[in-house]
Amino acid sequence: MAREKIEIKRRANASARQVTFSKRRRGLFKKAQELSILCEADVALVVFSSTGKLYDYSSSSMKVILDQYILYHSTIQNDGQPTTLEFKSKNLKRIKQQFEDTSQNLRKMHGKELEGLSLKDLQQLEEQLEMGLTSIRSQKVEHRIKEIKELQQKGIQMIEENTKLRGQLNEGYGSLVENNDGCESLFIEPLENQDPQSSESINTYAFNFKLHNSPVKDPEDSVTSLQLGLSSHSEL
Amino acid sequence: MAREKIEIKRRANASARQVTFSKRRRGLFKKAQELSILCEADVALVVFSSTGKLYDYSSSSMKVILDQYILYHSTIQNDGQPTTLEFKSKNLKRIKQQFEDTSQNLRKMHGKELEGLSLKDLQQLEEQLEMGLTSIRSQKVEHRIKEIKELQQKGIQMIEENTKLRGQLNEGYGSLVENNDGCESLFIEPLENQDPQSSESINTYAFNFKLHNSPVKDPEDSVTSLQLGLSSHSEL
DNA sequence: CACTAGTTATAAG
DNA sequence: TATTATAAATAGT
Repeated sequence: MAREKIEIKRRANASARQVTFSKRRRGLFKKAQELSILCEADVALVVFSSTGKLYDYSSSSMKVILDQYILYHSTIQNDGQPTTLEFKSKNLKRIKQQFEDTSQNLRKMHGKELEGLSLKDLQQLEEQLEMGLTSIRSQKVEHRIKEIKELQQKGIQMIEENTKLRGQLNEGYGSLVENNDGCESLFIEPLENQDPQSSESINTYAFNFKLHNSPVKDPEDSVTSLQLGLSSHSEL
Repeated sequence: MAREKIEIKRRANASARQVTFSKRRRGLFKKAQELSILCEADVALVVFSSTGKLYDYSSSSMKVILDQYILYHSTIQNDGQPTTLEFKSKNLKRIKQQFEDTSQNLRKMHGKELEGLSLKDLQQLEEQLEMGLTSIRSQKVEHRIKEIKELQQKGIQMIEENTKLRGQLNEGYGSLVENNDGCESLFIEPLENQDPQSSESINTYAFNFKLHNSPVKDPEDSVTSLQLGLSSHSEL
């Protein structure tokens, strides 16, 4: 439409392409608007430049038109793959439903909304909860065992450390008396009259050590912790 | 752009409007395509005629372009009300997240995926499950009580019926001997030597009756059913 | 739908 | 950005 006719293919010259884009984009939007006004059409136009800039026009509301577009695709010409927008819409419904189901399930596991359930349903639910409890209790035991092991490890470390220190003390009195660093000073007495060579005695020591220093997050069963795995199912 | 210049406003003549729509729509789509080709732009165009017919063009995929449009609006120019499409998108994400959270919660209540939990978390979980169990068990008791009441009711009905029948039998022998209808023949012995006048005896009767005829859906605790409400928390 | 006169869009500078 | 020669779109027939 101008001095020269151009072929409709990607304009090689970048600046010419940019200029053409600018001019033709304006032309296109103008035509879109004219069409909507002259013919009472609803028009939505979205253009991204090659640099990613967005230009859009809609005769009324972009939302309304695109929603209408989605609706059209999902109701009238539902023969092919769903548009992703339509898909999104369906997805949303599906997920909502799943969410509802899951929430309901969760509420039932909390002992709520049980009114409609049959005895069989209740029984199943009870079994599920019991299985959950078993699992959780054994996890608690795991936790405690891990704690014990860590404390044992620390105890062993400290015994070794103490042995070393005592050795050094025996070698040269007065030279390293005040050095207590390198190990956090946990509540360990200066080791009165023990022989740290026997591994059995080490274990015993470490274990007792643990029992007195374990964090008391969980006062209710600080003593029964080790029976939990066994006692958890005695209720049936 | 032709024989006469026309004003850009709704064309009054319906058929002229229709013709104009047809011509200009084609022009617009052609221009849209040319723009996309010449300038490597992404173009999405949606047009609804005044009669509701849909025409659309997109240089690549309508999905991709409109998703990009949504993305653009939700990230870059987030100054106004959210587009409903954007809103939908966010909604979807939110719901998905909620769903994930809820599912995770549910799995934990089933005793799964407990690895990362602290002792305190485990303790809380355990308490939730125990509360759930309490609720479920009392619901089971409710169920049984309801069953018992229904059976009591039936028992009472049958006793009354029997009384009536016996009365009739005493009045005129032979006249109604075979009539056993109107009440489903439950496993009730012909009532040997009981006095149905005492309400206490009625209740006792009905209760025993129940104990022997309750549905055995739930064999595990057919005997202990009545202690459930009491024993359910003895495990703590 | 085809024609065509007069209008509009736009390629190049 | 404004100009302009020319191509393209289109209103009315």
